[in-house]
Amino acid sequence: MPKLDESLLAPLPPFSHLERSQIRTILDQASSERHDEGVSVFTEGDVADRFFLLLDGTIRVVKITPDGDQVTSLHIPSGQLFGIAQALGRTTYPATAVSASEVLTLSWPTSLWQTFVVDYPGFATETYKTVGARVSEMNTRIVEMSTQHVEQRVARALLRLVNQSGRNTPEGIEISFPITRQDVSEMTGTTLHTVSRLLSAWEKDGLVASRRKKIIICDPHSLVVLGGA
Amino acid sequence: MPKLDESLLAPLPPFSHLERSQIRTILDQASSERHDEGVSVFTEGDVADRFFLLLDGTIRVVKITPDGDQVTSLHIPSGQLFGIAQALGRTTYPATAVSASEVLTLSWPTSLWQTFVVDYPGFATETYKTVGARVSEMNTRIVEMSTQHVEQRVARALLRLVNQSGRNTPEGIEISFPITRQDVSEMTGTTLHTVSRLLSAWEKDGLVASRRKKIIICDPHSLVVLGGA
DNA sequence: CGGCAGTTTGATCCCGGTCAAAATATGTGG
DNA sequence: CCACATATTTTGACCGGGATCAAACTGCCG
Repeated sequence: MPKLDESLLAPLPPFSHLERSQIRTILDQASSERHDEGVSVFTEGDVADRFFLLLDGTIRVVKITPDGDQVTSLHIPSGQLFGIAQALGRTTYPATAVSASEVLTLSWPTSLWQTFVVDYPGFATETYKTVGARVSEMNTRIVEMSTQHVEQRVARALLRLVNQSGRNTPEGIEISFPITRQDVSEMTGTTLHTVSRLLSAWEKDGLVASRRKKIIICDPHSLVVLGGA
Repeated sequence: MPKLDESLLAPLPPFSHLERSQIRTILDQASSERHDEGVSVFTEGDVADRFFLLLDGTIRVVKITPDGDQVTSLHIPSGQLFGIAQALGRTTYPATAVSASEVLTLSWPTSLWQTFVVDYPGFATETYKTVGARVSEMNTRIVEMSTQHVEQRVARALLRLVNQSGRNTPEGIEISFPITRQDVSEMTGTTLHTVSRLLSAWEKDGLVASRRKKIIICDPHSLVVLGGA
């Protein structure tokens, strides 16, 4: 395993209040792992024996229903903690974490969680903020699914992805990880067919541009309007 | 304000590990309040200056969209903490808490939160379990809304309510607080009309019995079947 | 007993799911 | 580098669940 540099963690909120030496200790206790796209980092129901930090890439948090339908709860951008079952008072992971792109993770055994919370100022606060933000996001999803039409939900979902992990290109802002129509449909509770139709229509109007597994937002403002009304 | 008895708090999870004297201290710092049905205990966006314990009754957690639609996120049964913005790293309440029935609450100023977490063993753990349970419930909602039909969602919503706060009657298990078709529709992302039609059909088949603002589940098993497929 | 809050029921319409099939990328092994 | 297998996307045709519109009905409270 390569020796990790302290500058990796120093700017990230959960660790930003810490001394160099503390960060060194934390890094020395971490395991680093690389995963290909589309791999499960952990699976719903598994005993939560480790917690994770996403160094690079994007994680998709999914749930699978008894009859095989897949639903995406949220996306986690790099720099955030995930698999933090401890912060929810759980001993098993509540959902499955799948790599949406090639990812780089750090992880620590659950047994260190208490140590982190007690010894490292700001760690607890920041993790609860993370939890709070995700609760907000889930709440938003529920409200949207209860009150909005598919077109609005898809528009908003794309905007959220682009805000969270967008990358500038000459054509517009592109979602920085591979994403299929099917993926979008699992985020919005619709079908890949409907997503395809919407994207085609939007592409015709110049709002988006898309290739296989790639979506670029050319006119965010118009999408906001679509999502807002 | 009436002097509160220690036996009120002693059996509740957040306080169950505590000494008599600690509970006394906690009670002496609490404000007790009674609210009529349909009153906002706090409102989304308000500065979270207090956190609450529901001693009696049921709280409905709602969000209101810019265009006035109301969505119910969850119901909180008596004995649970609510308005615990601190546990989510927030300084404002993320949603509005409305009394679904006459309610009795205790509350403490936010400034005591840290004290509770640090001084009272088990308090932190139990509150994070509460948060975890609510996250689970929200996740379930999202999955249901993404994959199930209205009939199934309504069936499950009723079963959830009955499990959480059901009361036995000769006719069956009744939801222990006043609830309208409109309320059910706001929990399931549908309209009061559709809920009414479903309840009428179920009543004809003897699955439920309902009066104005009252729903009784006569045949839970059949409802489970409806909700399951 | 008048009036409102809640419920029921009918008629109609349309969004978006389902079914079906073709078109277009991407990858793989020979 | 080509041919074939596979994954992703597109598009069309159809249909049905559930929303919407509209109106009547039923406690219930003052």
